[in-house]
Amino acid sequence: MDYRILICDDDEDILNALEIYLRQEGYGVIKATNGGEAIQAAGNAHLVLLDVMMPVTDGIRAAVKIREFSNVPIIFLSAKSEDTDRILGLNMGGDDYITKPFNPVELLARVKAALRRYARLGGMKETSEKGMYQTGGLVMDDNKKRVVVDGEEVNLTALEYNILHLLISNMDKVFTSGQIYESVWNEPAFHVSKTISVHIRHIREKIEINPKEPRYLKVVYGLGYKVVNVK
Amino acid sequence: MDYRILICDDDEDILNALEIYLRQEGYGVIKATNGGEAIQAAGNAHLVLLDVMMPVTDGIRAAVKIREFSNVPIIFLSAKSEDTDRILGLNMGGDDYITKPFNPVELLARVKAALRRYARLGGMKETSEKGMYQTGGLVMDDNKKRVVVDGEEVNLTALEYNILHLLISNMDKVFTSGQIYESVWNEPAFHVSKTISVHIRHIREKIEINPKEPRYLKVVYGLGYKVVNVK
DNA sequence: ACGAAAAATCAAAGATTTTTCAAAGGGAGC
DNA sequence: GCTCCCTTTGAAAAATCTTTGATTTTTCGT
Repeated sequence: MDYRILICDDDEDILNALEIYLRQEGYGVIKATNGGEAIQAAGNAHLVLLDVMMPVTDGIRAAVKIREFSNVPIIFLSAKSEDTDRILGLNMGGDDYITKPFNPVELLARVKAALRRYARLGGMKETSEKGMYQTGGLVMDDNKKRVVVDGEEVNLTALEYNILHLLISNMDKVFTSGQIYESVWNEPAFHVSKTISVHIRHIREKIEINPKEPRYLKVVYGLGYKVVNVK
Repeated sequence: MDYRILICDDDEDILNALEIYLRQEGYGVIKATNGGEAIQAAGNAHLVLLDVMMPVTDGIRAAVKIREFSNVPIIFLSAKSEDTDRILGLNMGGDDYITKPFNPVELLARVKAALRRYARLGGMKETSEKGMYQTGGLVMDDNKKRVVVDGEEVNLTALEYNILHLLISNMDKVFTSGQIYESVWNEPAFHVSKTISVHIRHIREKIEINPKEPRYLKVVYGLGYKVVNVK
């Protein structure tokens, strides 16, 4: 996943240092030197690192403005370590708070934590690409109708693709053969469990290393099939 | 909104101090003195304050288990201020990290921030979501047809699942063998008490630590079975 | 504390469901 | 009309779950 992080500080040195740290970790970086710029750029970012002390529009004000249109995580940076500032920042809609001079390792850890938290709670949906599904080494790009397993593209037939799409886009949810049939074929299911089971086998042969011990496409005996979320 | 906060520390003094701070702010408090208790109680909490250093199940392990069934915010407490610990904690699914000795004001601010963030991103509704049932460390997600006990997923057969679903969705209500049979099998019950009792045993073997002393699935002698609501 | 009733336990037979294989049926493109 | 590939079908094998009956343990009323 490719995250873009907005960094905002009036001190160029800090800005550059932050950029280096973040790029080393593989993040994209958007720079801003004042609150106004930050507000404008926040919409494109997955996370905002915001200096509290800035001329014109300070960090707190900027955060409040950003919160009016976005739930993006905000981490405050401040030279002051007093608790009063800290609390103010947290109550104004910030997600975390780091005092300068900061330890780069801690900063990256907090960035990572905030992003993970945001993704976990589903906030990322707005910004992350639609039509992408992933579990373990299995990735489906629904825009390109492409399925990749451990970096290798696999060719599924249309039916196989649609079945897998149904299952992976409802990760962990169990579908009976009848439900799969009705959803994919768009017609009432009569006795289709055999048909489905054969398609399942075909899909497994293509996406699983060992179809007998499926990692992703699992059976729930007596209920149906599901694609499990492998972390 | 009335938030319940689970605090877990093996040091009673810290536990009591935390309780006082939190209650003053109007939060409900659930106390636990080890990781195991924390896992069981986490389902009832809106936020978890977890000591990292604890005997048997440490905070990090407990957090991982809790994440198996809940997105509740977790804030770690630790006497160590080293960054390594800090990072480990944050990457293991924690939402924040506070070093002991902590400043009560900062602690409350971080608690408040985590709760606000959680509510803002919509995580709060999850605990009361449709199809979710919970008692103590036992959680059933009816959408995913998944049952988790103390953070460990257990595999129930379809019948076992349906029986447990009937009982847990009618918490504390007693069902006779005949009622269970008719509800789950959808056919009149003749002499089925043996059949049911075997299924009950199978379920207990899977969800109870000690099936002879069931925590959740209890018998009411002469009447039937029930799942009790463990707070 | 005793005996009857209820519940728990155990292993094995019985019943279902899923997997697998091979082959027949169908449709799109040439 | 032919070919190739995909889809469906049927039947047998394997895996898994359910029920049963016999036996032991627990519970409760007397």
